[in-house]
Amino acid sequence: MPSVEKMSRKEQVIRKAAELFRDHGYAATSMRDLANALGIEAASLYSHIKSKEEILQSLCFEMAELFRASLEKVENQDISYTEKLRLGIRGHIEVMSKDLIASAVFMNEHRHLSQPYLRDFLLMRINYINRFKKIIEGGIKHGEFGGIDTKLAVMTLFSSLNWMPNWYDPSGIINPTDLGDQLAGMLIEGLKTK
Amino acid sequence: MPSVEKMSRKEQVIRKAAELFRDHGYAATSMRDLANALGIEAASLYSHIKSKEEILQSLCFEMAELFRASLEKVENQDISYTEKLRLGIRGHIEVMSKDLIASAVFMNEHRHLSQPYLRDFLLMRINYINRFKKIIEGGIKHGEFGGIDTKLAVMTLFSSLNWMPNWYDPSGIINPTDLGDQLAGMLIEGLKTK
DNA sequence: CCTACCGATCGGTAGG
DNA sequence: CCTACCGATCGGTAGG
Repeated sequence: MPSVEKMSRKEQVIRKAAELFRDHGYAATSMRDLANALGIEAASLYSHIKSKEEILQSLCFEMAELFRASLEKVENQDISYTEKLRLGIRGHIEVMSKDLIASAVFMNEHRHLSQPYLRDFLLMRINYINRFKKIIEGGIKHGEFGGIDTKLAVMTLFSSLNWMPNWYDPSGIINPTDLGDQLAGMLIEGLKTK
Repeated sequence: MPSVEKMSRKEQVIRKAAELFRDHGYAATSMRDLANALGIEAASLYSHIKSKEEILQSLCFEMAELFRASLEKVENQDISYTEKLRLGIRGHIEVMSKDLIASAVFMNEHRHLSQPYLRDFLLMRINYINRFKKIIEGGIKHGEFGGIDTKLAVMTLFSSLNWMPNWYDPSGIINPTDLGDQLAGMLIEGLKTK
């Protein structure tokens, strides 16, 4: 994350928008709110961005790409399913912790994307979830995990992961890597339940 | 949940609003959208309800009361911390499953409450969470759970619980009680991690 | 980045 | 529950 001074004006607009979208929701944030927070007139925003939704699109799809790349690295390794799951969880949390604001918007505001962006977004998300699901199914098959309902397991996993931007305080005592390790430990232990 | 025919017109308005709030968000749902879904004019809504926000207030505070009552029953029992936590989780899920739509609104749209309602709501929520936290801390103290970070544990718990209305299909194979048992099993097992 | 402005839509009221 | 309507605000454009 570059400092505010080094960001292009467009980046500054998008980052400030992300804050407002996270705090008040996309629909409840007006372009006048955004302009006001930046100290300019609403009309001036349009020299930097094409539309309100373009901002949401940038935020959602840039995060999606980071998550995808993180999981891909894990899948290509020759390790146990337990380790794949652990690294997958750690990777997801590391990506989120690098931009908690954009992560919260990615999670909670993507439904305001219009078509065909919404459709593309949901397809990417279901693909990402299914790849985690396959790791869990592999783990069950090989006896690493108990015979738990996979849908429940993967939904519990994603609930825990995705809610994090709403409560995690990076300035607090626990750092992102430790958080990832602890969360992975808890969830993996839970998956061993018979 | 009474059938649509038996609901008062006011109840019908609130329930339809809950659906729209869940699907599109509170801010992105207009009173004209709601009127349209009910087959009446927007102005006619105001013979049944005082304002748009009054609907949100009903939904949020009625659910809050159900959650509070459910937890209170568990706290008064003379059982282990593990069992208290298990019953607390089951209770929470049972309350949600009786009205998944209102639960989703409770979870995702409460931030659109105005003051002083928002403040009251957040105080109730932090109180509810703290009571679960105390059960977990009791369990750690008595050696029932491992020495996990309690904030992480309780946030993971609530993430899993509260995201459920966004994916659980009650017409599917798993019923709410079994879901509660499985989820409680996973999470409790996770808490035993050293 | 600003002034000036657009048509559309918002939550809600008056009066029946 | 409807018609008629209100002032405020919305996302966005023209032209500089």
